[in-house]
Amino acid sequence: MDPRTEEILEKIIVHFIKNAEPIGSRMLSKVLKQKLSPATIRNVMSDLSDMGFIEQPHTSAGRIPTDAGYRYYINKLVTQSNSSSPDQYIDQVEGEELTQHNRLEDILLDATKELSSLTNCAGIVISPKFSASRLKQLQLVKLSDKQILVVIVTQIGMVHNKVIHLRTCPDQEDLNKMAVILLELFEGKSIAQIRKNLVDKLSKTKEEYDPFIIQTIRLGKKAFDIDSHGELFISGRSKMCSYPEFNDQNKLMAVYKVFEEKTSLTDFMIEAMDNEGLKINIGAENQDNGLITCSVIAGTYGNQGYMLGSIGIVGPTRINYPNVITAIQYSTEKLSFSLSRFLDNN
Amino acid sequence: MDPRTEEILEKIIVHFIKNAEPIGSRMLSKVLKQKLSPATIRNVMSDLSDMGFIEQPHTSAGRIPTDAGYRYYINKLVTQSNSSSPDQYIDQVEGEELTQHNRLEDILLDATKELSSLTNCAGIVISPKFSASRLKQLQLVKLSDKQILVVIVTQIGMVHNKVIHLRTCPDQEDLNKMAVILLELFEGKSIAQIRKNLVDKLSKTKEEYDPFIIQTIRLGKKAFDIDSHGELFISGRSKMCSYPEFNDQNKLMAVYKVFEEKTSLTDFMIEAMDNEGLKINIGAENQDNGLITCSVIAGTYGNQGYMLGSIGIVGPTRINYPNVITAIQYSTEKLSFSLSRFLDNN
DNA sequence: TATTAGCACTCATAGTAAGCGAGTGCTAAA
DNA sequence: TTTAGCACTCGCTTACTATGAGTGCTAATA
Repeated sequence: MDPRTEEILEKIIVHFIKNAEPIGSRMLSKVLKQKLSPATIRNVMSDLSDMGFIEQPHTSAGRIPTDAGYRYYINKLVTQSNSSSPDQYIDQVEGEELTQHNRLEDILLDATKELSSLTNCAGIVISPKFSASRLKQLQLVKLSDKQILVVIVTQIGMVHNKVIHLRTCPDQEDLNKMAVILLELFEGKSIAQIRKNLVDKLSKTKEEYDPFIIQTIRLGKKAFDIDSHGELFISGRSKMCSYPEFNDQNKLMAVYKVFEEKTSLTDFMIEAMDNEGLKINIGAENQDNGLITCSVIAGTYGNQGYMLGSIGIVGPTRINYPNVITAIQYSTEKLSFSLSRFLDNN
Repeated sequence: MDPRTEEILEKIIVHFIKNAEPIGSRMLSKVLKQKLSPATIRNVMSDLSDMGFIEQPHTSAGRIPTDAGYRYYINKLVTQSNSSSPDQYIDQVEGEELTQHNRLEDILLDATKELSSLTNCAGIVISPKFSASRLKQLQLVKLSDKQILVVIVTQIGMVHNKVIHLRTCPDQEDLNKMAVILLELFEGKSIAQIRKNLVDKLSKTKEEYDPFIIQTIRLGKKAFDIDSHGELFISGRSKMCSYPEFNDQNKLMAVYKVFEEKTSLTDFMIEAMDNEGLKINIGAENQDNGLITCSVIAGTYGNQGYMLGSIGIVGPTRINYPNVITAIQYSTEKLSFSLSRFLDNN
């Protein structure tokens, strides 16, 4: 695209992001570096309209960017500012004082809260995928004649606990033995591997094992049956109310329903982990109709080279993309750092 | 108050709850059992206005109830329908099929979701107060040179886990011994008692104990240092968007901020546990200014006679109180029942 | 004494009309 | 290729005018 056309598109977008209002050719001619008459700009704008990058809310109004317009703008933005790698924040992050947490969730929540207030959007984060994490500790605690509490700890310090129900429950001593057996078998393996392994073992000829082992495997199968994907946390939901584009209750409701359902955002956050950079969905690019007026952006965090999850924001399509992108890059870096502190391996 | 006046107040409230619109004397005269002319009704309405139970949005509009009006209406409602004790739902609840959960949180969340959809309000629940619950099991797991994972299980099946940080961490064997010591000392005591006890022990002349015990007590003090009140869960936040009274973004934002902060709702839910019946706050009766347009109602749930927490709703002041009250009574009963199933003691 | 009819008054809401002005597209000139 | 000029569109504001629901007050009525 013509650089002049590009500049005009950019100015339209920047103006709309700042003021939430359409801009016309006259106003634009004042803002542009190159002096051009409104008429010339009108011709360019007409082209941009044809290309689908801008549109008019109504005949006598100026132009506003479309989703495609934002997309073009962001693609250019991201490729040209590729120089600003996320690493640039490492020094900054390491200089900060971190509040000490004693739960993984608290770290994630704090990160989204900070991100939310930096961007004035809702902050979202997905916790590390439990089933990809490696077993470190297992505890079985008898609660009653029929119930056992299972506590699973993984090497990155995630803890999962749940109650499983049995017809009859072994006594605590046997449970301890079982836990030792399962740990010896599976320590260091991922929960997903363990689950698969247990199913295999069960389907094998049962004569191979003695009854106690079989019972142990049965129990293990129940204990390690955990839904696989990470948990989604959302902060700063109220921020969505502050945007004029959501002055319609129905639009707000649509977004809040998405927050409630969580599934589509969870899907997005998982997809965001497919590659290192940021994942950006603008307006109708989102699968979920409830997000048709929103942009969703996320980057990945990790520990010692392992990608663990993703953190990002939900805002209106009209957000200050450069700022938000910077904020998210900073957040991924900071969260990774906090995590490495928490996991005590830096 | 005059029964006729009372009827008129009731009709005004019922009409406003249903239609969200003021009602005038002419309309009222058609609705009332006793045939009265609009003029007579106007006199009564004037009295009600003087008493502060109803008001006019503007001169040429009908009347709508004030917070005080709702309060009067509800007080009458609650005392007269006292016959409908919450027990009435036991049979109904016991007949229902319950989905089996394996985490306390899931049960609480499910209960609020159901309550939310029954009432078209946001559902809130506070989990049992951890510190009031009695110690059943304690596990100490070494995570690294400086970190220990603490898992505390209480008799009602609540689980709390957290990571504590030490300068140097004893090895796993010693940790096991410590856990045994702490358990022997404190099994069956409430977490709050234990915390107090540990502090006492530490302040005593240190010569009384051998170094290992002292170390154990120090560790215990960190392990049992848990914030005391229950956790607040909220479901169905999006429901708030559906009411015409929240057609203003600022009003919605105020409510969503309250949901985010959680503190004032937590306080309310704790207060709701002061007595058996429902606690109802209408509009300005709420401490938090963000809830000035809302009513908050909650009842208590428990297990085997012990009150454990409270469950309720947040909605606009204009809600169908009889229905909501019924729904909450049903929910408290059902949640208590689900819980007794979960704790396996019914 | 309680109720009612009658009446003047208030005021939000809806509708209409006019003017403004920001913005456009098109044409023709530079 | 750019620009000036011009006719045209159309949302927004303002002003004005009913309309009508609802009130409070007064005097008549049961």
